[in-house]
Amino acid sequence: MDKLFQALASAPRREILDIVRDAPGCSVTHVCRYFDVSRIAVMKHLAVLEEARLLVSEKQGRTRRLYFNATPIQMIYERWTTEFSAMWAGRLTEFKRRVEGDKT
Amino acid sequence: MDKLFQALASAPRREILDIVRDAPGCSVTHVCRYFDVSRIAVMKHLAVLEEARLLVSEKQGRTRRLYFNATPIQMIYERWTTEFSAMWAGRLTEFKRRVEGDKT
DNA sequence: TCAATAGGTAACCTATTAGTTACCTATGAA
DNA sequence: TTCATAGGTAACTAATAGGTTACCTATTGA
Repeated sequence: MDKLFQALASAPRREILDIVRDAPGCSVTHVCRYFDVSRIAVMKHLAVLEEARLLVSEKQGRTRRLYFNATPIQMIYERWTTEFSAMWAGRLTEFKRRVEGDKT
Repeated sequence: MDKLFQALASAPRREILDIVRDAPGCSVTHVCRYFDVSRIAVMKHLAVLEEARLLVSEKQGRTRRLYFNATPIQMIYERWTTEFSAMWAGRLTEFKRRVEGDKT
């Protein structure tokens, strides 16, 4: 979970996700065209995204094909809605407690 | 957005959110009881969470009262579902393209 | 009033992150 | 076959994150 949020906590990396999502099977070089930093820097971002399972890749000849993987996002999405519900449940409990005049 | 994801990319910080959500208006010291690290370390986590607007605080006497703020989470939630839809839309487009025999 | 309590600031240390350059490997096309 | 291309590895640097201790300020209650 840490790695997932960590991977998403970077605008360039979120941009890479958009790029790969919109060009499934694209190469590393393709992604590099969108950035001013070195290829190595981009590859490090790719590694972070792959560790978070947000990208998967397969080697085809001398090029590495990149694919976006929505699964961890689905996980976050589901976990998130649950957490979100719990948060509001917590707030409602607090509200109820206050309304009923309980002491803090 | 970076600060928000960054703030969430740490298990202790997510735990702090849970603690404050479940004890609205609690003190810094209260939060510290749940962790083995120094109070200063906890306060730094609190600062990160406040920068991400996930916590708000008010000073009352010599104690600082902490409150969970769901607003940024709602923002993520909404942005996220949108992004999520877009991702699936992207995948569907790709699928359609393949089915229709278009070239890569 | 004065000591205990709650919190804040400063200075420092270490590990991680994000970038760089230099160099290496493997594939594919002329 | 050989050279341009796509990618990978290593070693280094600068900035940031996350922790520490020491010390300071302000409130509150006995």
